[in-house]
Amino acid sequence: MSLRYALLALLTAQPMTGYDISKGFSGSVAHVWHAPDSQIYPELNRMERDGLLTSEQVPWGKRSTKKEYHVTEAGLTAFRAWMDEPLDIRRQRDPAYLKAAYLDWAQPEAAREQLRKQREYWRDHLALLEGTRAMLLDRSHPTLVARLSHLPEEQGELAARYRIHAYNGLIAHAKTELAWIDDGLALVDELDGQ
Amino acid sequence: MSLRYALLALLTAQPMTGYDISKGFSGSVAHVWHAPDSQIYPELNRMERDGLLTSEQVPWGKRSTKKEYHVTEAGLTAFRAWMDEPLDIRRQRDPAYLKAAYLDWAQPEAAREQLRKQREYWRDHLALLEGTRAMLLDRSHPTLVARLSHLPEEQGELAARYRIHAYNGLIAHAKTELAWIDDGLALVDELDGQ
DNA sequence: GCGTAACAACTATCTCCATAGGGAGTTGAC
DNA sequence: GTCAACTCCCTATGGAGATAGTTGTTACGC
Repeated sequence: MSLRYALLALLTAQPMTGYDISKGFSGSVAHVWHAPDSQIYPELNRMERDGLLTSEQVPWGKRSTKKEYHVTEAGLTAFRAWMDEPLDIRRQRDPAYLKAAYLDWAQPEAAREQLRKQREYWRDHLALLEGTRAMLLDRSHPTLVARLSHLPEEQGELAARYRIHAYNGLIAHAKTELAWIDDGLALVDELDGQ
Repeated sequence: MSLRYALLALLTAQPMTGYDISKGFSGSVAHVWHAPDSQIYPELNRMERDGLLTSEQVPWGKRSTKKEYHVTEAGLTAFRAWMDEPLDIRRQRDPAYLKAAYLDWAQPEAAREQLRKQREYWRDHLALLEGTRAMLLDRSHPTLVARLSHLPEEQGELAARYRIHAYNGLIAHAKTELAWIDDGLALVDELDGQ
């Protein structure tokens, strides 16, 4: 059900089409909640059906239109209600930790290869997160800009500070992960060496 | 598909019943891969059907029996193959981060309450993880003991070291999470104060 | 004018996972 | 000797999510 609220969160910044969302997703909320377009389009329809969104046909090119989704009052209410609801905490379920715990079953070279791949992924991801945080810090992040434009100064400041806080967490997480992966590589070398 | 390999991982230590697994799950692998019994039983059946496990009826009480699952050669091969396979990296999808990013939409008191709940959860979880790591470090962890009993010295040492490494990662993760939650609490106080 | 990349909006299918039960045997305390 | 708590093994249902398609339009460089 969180996808619904991730979409509401995004659409409170500005009206968007499904395509905008599924692309823009890679730029901001996606760092916090990723979803493929095959989930996004049906969910947008359901949300419209449930009255959380309205859609408007806006012209696209000469002959076409596209569907732009707007959050309704009911949508805002639902989002606020969800934000005030207690959070259901999810239990750990990460294949990377499962594999790490049983690395003695892998070929050392395969283990190293996997750890290197993970390190690469987290390095790239960290760079992306730090780039996004930089844009939030100097208030140049596009979604944030859109949001600030229709919010009073003080409200906008709140939004910016919390977005930055979330990215601080994501960045800390990525760094912890990277340090742990490096430890893993060192451990494989140590245990394979002798 | 990872559940299957989590089960294989556990059963390589010693034969177990479905019930043992679903209980023992809370003690060890569960920290890395949690699953309810409604997933475990059908999966065990499927794994037996696929030849990765065999089951043996062992007496339980005077008149009953229970089903004890053993890993087959094919099961070991499948597990090793999975360990050597490249890891598919999962994208972030954590409602806690989603909420944190939009905390300006919540009532400050509701926000504090949620953060306190999360802090409590992670504190408890951290204590559990540290307890388990301590048992791994002094080689008293029951599943590890069972495994060491049928493994040569050097092999057992490998297994212990990698288990400990996994827990180091989980503990580092929990600590990072806790520090971030404390930052969040401080931020709510700061932004609500004025 | 033509090809290609991007834009737009889906649908279909399959696995995974969570929640919520059911039902029967065993152990141990009182 | 009976009641509760625990052990054991499931099933049913529904929602979430991943993967892999389809169909058409528009913008733009050449």
